[in-house]
Amino acid sequence: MAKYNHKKVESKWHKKWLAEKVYEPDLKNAKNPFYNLMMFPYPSAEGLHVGNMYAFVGSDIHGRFKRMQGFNVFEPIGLDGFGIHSENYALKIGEHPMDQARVSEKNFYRQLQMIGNGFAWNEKLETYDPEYYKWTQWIFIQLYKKGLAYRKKSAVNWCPSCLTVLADEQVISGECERCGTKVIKKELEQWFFRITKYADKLLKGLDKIDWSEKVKIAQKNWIGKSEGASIKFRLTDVTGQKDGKHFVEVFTTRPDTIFGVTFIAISPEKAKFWLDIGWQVSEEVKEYITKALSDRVTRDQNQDKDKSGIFSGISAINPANNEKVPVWISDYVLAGYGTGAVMGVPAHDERDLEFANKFKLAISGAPLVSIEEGIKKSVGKKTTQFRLRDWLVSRQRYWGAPIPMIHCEKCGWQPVPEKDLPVRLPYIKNFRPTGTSESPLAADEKFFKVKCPKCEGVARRETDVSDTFLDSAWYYLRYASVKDKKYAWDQAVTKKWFPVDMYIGGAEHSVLHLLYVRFLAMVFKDLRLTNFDEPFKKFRAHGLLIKDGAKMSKSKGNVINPDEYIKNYGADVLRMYLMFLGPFDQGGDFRDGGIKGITRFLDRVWNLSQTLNLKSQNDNPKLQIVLNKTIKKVTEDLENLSYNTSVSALMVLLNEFEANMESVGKNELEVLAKLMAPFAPHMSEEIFREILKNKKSIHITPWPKFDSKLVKDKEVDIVVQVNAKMRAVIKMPVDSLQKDVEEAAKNNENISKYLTSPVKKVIFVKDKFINFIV
RNA sequence: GCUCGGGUGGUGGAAUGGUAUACACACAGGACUUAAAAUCCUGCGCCGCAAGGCUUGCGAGUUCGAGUCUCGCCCCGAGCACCA
Repeated sequence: MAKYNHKKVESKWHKKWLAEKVYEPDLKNAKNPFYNLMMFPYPSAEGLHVGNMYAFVGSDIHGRFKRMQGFNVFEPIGLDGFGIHSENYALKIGEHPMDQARVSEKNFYRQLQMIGNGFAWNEKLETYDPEYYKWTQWIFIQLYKKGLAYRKKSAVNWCPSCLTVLADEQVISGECERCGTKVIKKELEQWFFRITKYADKLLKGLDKIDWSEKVKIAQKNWIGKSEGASIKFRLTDVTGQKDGKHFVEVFTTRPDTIFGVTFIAISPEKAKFWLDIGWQVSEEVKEYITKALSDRVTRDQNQDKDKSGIFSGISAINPANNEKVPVWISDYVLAGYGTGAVMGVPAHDERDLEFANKFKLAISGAPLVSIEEGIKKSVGKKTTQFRLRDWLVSRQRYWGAPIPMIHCEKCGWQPVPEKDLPVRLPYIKNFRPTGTSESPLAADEKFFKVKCPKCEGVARRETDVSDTFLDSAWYYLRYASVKDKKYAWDQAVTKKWFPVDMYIGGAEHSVLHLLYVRFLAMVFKDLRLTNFDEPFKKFRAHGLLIKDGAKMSKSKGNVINPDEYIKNYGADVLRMYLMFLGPFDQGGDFRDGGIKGITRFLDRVWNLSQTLNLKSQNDNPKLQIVLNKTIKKVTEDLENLSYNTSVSALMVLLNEFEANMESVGKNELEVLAKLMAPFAPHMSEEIFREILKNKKSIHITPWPKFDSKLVKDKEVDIVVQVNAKMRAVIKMPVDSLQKDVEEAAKNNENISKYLTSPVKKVIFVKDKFINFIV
């Protein structure tokens, strides 16, 4: 009996699959396209993380299943290699990011090859390839032309370790998404994308896409739509003249509480703005404003929720009842949300209550009115506010796509002419972040010294690079047109393949990548560059993989290196084990001991293929039923990504085969091989082609069909209860009538002894269950 | 604080309101072996000699019947966090 040599078998099929183009769909002419996409990796660290492997295998299994169901599956792969993540790693090991990219690329592609996924290798892409980022820059220009990319000075997130600004989405609980350092605020002029323009659309679109519910909820909360009213309060004094001509406008979701207003609170930023236009206040108030503003910059945003504040010295008039209320300046009022001012209603808002208690402001007992009346009485205006802020896209780092803009003293900001793209990232020796709020590219005169595209005068090229999340916000479009020199994506191909049919990735990208991608897709549609506004029809988040009950981390030294496991056990074992750990959407606990179960299973499958008599005919009706049931179960489970239960169904099938070896023949082996092909593509192929002597790859042969007449047993176990307590299990022919089951049950001695008093009621469920109430 | 997931044997985990603990790991006993590993067979929720009883974080409820539905708690994980 030939022993199974996973190394030989796996590398043999890798070569053949490539040569036979098993996983290369005809992108132009495919009849039945299915775009199966997985989030591409950051190729930065020591190699591919087993967590990536887990996600990729889970995605690949779905793709292989769809391919066998007759779809032309497109399953591309690439590297999200630009960005802080890769650059930080290069810095850490003392290599130049541009050199390191080539090393990481080779290693990653080797590992991705080893795992045996059905990737369309001809379409691979890397975001740091000038042929790719040329189009990233082109996209930036399209947004700029439509007024969706703009510069603005504001208090932005700054990571003191990565030495760059960050988008709001990249600050996780007050810390830098990449390095975990506490983020501070800095007042800087930066490039933004106007994602807020699409806030409502981003929210509404969620209703029509089939995505993991938790991701939709996270996006909904992040967008944070609030409906309410803006109400103007007349001020008694702002500029020193007691003219009453000035107003403060507040936003509230509770106009019904208008009569309970006991104070107005404005943000320090708004107060500063008033100062700048001539507001006269005491020195004490000025000091408070200065301090509050500087605290905003340095304060740890995660702690210290203690509210501070000061009475400004002026009052405002409640338009609903003409009552005078004091105007306070407080740090609990955010500058970037609503109008930067709130009406204080301590009776109905916890924060207002806390503030009122601290500063002894009186709580009003005024009654509520209806929302409509509140708005009417206060002459307010119905408005909607979003929590979402514009996407800050510029970064003061080296390893990214240069922002394709040029600044001319005379003509202002000018986009780089499209014919001049790409703006190549130069190879500069000193690529370290500077910390001066400027990119290291600002030290490269050859790079930034350019002519103005408009007046040809002396101008300066933008030296910031764009956020990595811009690279990854459109990569799925490029995959299908990766060879196109003329356009970012080919119209005909795009029409055929998009939107993506199935996207699989991590839920940690809920309000990062997954939000940005949707935004840009909507922009592309509006620019008539595509014909769809939601990029992914279906998205499923996979769970987190842990090791022996703990999170994997380098510091704990419990990070799994997939290479070792592939070497020792083979890719098929690793794939199948990863899927068997637990529900794919919930993750699982990787324990070395558990691998044995899968190793044994695949060994037994191999032994079966070596020892059975291929000429055997299956004349065993029970085995036929098990076989058909398994086909049904695995088919349904693969559709739902319930991988752990399909593996267990395959195990049950193997157990049955082994117990009925005389009935297991060519057909049975072929069905087993096909059902396990998505999980263990190498061994399945070996069995299908070398033992069963098929010419074509198993991965492009039709998925087994089940006979719906054969998924039901001929005889079923019926649970018999007396007063809802189980007393017996009886075997009955399938579809037995109530009267027959009743009779059989009553004749059962376990039952008859409980039926001493007359039966009051019988509850019967066909083929399952009968309950006598006495 | 708010919003999502979860809580089932020694462990990972199965269960359209209808036999809770499938499948696997670990463990124990046996076979094979000079021996070990591998492999194969048997057992394996708890109490009990048994008959039987108990068991899905805790407490109520709906139902003939609840791991599953409803309400109130407790614990764990993830996300958001002064968004007015």
